[in-house]
Amino acid sequence: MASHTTLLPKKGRASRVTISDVADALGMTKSTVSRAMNGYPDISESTRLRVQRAAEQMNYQPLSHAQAIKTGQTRSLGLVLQLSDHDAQRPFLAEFLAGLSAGASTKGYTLTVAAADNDTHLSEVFQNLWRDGKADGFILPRAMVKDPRVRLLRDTEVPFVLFGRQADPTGCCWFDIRGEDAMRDAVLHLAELGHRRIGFINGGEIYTYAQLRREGFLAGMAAAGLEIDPKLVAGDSVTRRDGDAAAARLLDAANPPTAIVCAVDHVALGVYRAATDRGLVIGHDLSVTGYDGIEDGSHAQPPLTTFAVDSRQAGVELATLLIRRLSGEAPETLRKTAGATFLDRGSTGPVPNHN
Amino acid sequence: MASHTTLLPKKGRASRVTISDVADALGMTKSTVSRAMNGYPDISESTRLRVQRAAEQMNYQPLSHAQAIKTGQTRSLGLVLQLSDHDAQRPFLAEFLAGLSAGASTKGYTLTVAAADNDTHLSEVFQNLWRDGKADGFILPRAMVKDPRVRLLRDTEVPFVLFGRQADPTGCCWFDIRGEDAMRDAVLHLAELGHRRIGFINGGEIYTYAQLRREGFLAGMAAAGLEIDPKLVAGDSVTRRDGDAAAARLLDAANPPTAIVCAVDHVALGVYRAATDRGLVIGHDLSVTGYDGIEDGSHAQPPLTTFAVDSRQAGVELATLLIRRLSGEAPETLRKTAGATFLDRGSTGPVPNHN
DNA sequence: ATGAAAGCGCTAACAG
DNA sequence: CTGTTAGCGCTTTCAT
Repeated sequence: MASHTTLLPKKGRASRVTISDVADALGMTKSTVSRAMNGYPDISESTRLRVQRAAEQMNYQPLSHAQAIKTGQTRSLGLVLQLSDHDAQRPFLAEFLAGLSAGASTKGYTLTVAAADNDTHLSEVFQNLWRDGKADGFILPRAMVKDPRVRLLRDTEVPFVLFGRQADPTGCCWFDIRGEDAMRDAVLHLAELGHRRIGFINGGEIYTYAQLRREGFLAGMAAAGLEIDPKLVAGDSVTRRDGDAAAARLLDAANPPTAIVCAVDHVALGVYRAATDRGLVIGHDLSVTGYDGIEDGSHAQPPLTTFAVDSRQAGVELATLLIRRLSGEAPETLRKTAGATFLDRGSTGPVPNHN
Repeated sequence: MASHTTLLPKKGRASRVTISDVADALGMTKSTVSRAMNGYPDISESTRLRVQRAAEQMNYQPLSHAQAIKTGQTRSLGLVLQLSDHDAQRPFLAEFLAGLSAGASTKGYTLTVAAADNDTHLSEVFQNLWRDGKADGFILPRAMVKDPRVRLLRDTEVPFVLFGRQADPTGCCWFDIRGEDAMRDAVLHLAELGHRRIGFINGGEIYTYAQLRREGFLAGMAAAGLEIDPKLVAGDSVTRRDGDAAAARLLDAANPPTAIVCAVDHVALGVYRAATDRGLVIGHDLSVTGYDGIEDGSHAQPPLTTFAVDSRQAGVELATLLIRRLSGEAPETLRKTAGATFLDRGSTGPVPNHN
């Protein structure tokens, strides 16, 4: 596709082609070239074209550091990671980074990553990255209900994009997956199979996705005309272990559920274990629906019913949104959600009649 | 600890403290300040101190972009990811990034991450990052036996550090964990328990770690005076599924092993499954030793015998090594290995006598 | 619509 | 030892 770039120089860094080279080759001045490249309105269409063609042909690309010194923009997107159990165990991160990197690079952007240990440290990391011009804006993974990052960045007018939604959308751009729809569909699917006692295990309640998924579950129950038994609802479960514990509670209740909907995939795996420990067969004695998608399929047996989330695509979307934001687009126009695909891989079944 | 940095400005980017500000405040010229900050030898100790104190106090930090335009150095470490099954499923990446970020930031460095899809794309990613001065050097995860990255970067004299060793060490810096020792110890441990038929399932053979671990296994067998049965040796297994398949082959052999050593942790999980499918009890009918450490313990039951690898620490080490390399230290002095801790969590046991 | 010139924040000869 | 003077590659007034 792209014409192959020249090889690296045998020694040291390449002596790049500069704006002056292009200007000289075209018999114009640097300023004309600069304005042509940056889409200023006072440049004739013909010269703009000549310049762009020459730039392409001479393989000229403005040095972002040199631009940064005047403009403050360095064509790099910032990502600040906060380590938690939640994310650690999954393909999520690698795929997500790949998506971000891909989305960024198509527009000539690059990715700067930092990790924050704890909350006090968090704002410092942002400040440093911003102060030093290491990032023109930030991608914030896992939007929280009360998100300190949003407060910090919004107040200071630093551009950012959320992975996840926000109750107060002022100044927020985001990409998110409509997990609530999936939860709702899961309930309806189970209700159609005849289930009436449906349990729910929610994810980390500090995150907005959990609020939304809970609402989706409730909406599904309401639509199916089913009642909510508070004893069959658990929350704040994000790991397999959490799922095991939560499911144990539900299954050992006086009147246990015949189906359980989980907001998080690994939690569903925990439910499998709890069920198996009690001699229950998934898809027969108990129906389980998990969310998110453990892609390699090596964990679940029998197959987990799941809604796939494409982390890579999320990364691409977020990078693109942030870049558009940096180009001056209004936040209101930069909000996007995507649906989740329902996949029953056989973990749901009819209501058990031995009761 | 650190005195809290000033808040972000209400609007736009902070008007930073420049070198001129410092110079003016001290009644000297920019060049003196510059040289004092960069440790030039022709600056009196007294002024160096005055400058450093003033810089600290005025919260001055040279703008890396401005420096870069002259020096080419932007104080940022490059990391190019190649997605593979191998890495996807694990905490590895998050911890590793955290370590890199931590190691880098203590020296005022930052992390630039990119992802490469395939081999053709790979060199392009390096070139762009390097050409555009987005990275002063690179961290290369998972050293390979014939590593195209090493060839590319060594030839062009781009600084880099390997996670993993290299047969031809010319110009290479690295950090690695001595997995071969762990493999050896595992064999000796099993031999001591009386095992004579010990199988081995190696990891991805394109990586140097696999070569080394194989050698470790062989060394252990030799030291224990045991013979190698080629039928009990498998390789190129990196996932649970791979482990399941490989173990099936070993266990279904005419004269099956009483113990299996795995080079990769998830593979050991696969062995568990294959064993369970055949009605074998781990630690009783079959001993299994895995490598690497699935930290959360939620996967293995009964506990897997494992050797922990601290991904975070590896990140810190690698960042530190690369920064030292960038400061001009010779590659030969920048090679470091760390031992692996042996932990028998109960997955090994005596030789079964029902045979 | 384009050129001339100044300057961003910093480093690096070259003087003295 | 320190100051003077040029730039680095690029953007951005201000003229024309």
